[in-house]
This record gives sequence, structure tokens and C-alpha cells, in this order.
Amino acid sequence: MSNGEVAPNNTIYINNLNEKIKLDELKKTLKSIFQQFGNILEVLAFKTLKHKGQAWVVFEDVSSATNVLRQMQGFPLYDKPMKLQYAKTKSDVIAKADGTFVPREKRKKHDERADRKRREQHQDASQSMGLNAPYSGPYGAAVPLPYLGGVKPVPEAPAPPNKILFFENLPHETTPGQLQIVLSHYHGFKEVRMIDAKPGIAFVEFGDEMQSTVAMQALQGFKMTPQAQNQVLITYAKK
DNA sequence: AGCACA
Repeated sequence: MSNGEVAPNNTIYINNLNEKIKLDELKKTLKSIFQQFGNILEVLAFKTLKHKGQAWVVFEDVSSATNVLRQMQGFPLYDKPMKLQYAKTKSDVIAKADGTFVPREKRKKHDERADRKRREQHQDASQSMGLNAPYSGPYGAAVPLPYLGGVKPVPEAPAPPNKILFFENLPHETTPGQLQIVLSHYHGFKEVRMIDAKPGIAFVEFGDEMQSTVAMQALQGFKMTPQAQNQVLITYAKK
């Protein structure tokens, strides 16, 4: 019964996100990981203390959200397994498309007389939570992959943009040739290097950081084969 | 833990 289940919704509510990641990056990353499930209308995240570590991903179709929920539950992102639920309420973009959107200011028009005296007596408790940027790594620490039982590798320092990308979580049987086929579609692709002693990872070089960034965002979370379990994680290589 | 509409 009251186990926290929520009715299907276009929007996925995510929590247990790594709060150290800057919102811009977080939103981009979520988008690139989830876009494979369907068209995303919006990704929202806020920095207020009440909303840290949370995000909303709005899909055009409920079925996309449902697939995300089934397939990506617990997916480790920036070192933390994501917790996914349907959002409790309809997102504004959806309501606007519906024609059911009610602007927020007018929404409390229920008891027009009951609360008329309640003018904003907020304490203005200026929570100085403005610009704390704990660190500025763009893509966050590499995610330790198979996410088995709790033992984590050392937290890696976040790497700044780099024309070389670091791929993890590849199926171990992946060959450089297979990867090259995928990568050759991206502008500026130069070469892929794999290490026999370390299956599942690869270094991929592009002409510059712009090109590597485009490829990273396009390929983030992809699967080498349809039946592959693991979704590939891509970060900038450490310099 | 925490469900918004920057």
C-alpha cells in the first residue's frame, strides 16, 4: 500500500544525486544518459537546500519514463546510485501542452478570504547558499562501475575537459575496431586505445575538446550492443 | 531525506 508508489507520470523524479556536481553539468549528463529512452522536454534541478541532490526529467511520453524507471533504477552516476520515481505531479511543460496549466501565482485562489491577511511574513532567513562551488570538474568523478556490493574504488578527482575521453563499462569483449565504428561518426575522431590488461575501458582521442565533448554527450550511457547490460560511462581522461 | 517548474 503506502510504499511510496506514485502513479505513472511523464516526469521522473530523481534523488540521491551527487550534490557536489554543478547543476549545469548534472542536467546535461542526465539528459545524455536518458535521451536514449525517448524525447526529453526538460531537465530541471535546483540548488536550494530543499532540492539538492534531486532532479526532474520530463519525457514527451509516459512510456519513456516507465522504461527509464525499470532500466535505470540504481544506475551509478557520479559515484552514487540514482533513485528514480515518477514525479508526484504533472510538470508545467506537460500541463501547458495539455491545456491544463494554471499559473502558479493564481493557484492558491481557493480560500480567497481565509488567507487574505497572510501577507508575506517570511523571516527572510537569508540562507547564504549562493555560489558555493565545491569544485569545478566538469563531468564529476568517474563512476566505479559494476557497482557491486559496496566496495568502491578510491574517489577519483574530477577531470577537466580534455580532447581525450575515458570510456568505462564497456563489455569486456569489445574490440577497438568495434568501438572505432561507433566513434568514426563523430567529427574530429582520431584514435581509440585499449589496454589488453584492462578490459572494459578505452581512451578515445579527438582533435580538440569541443569535439570530444560533443561525442561524450551524444554517446553517454550508450550500449555497445542491444543486449549489453552495461551502459558505457564516458568522462574526460585525466591529463 | 528532501517533489519543482531559474
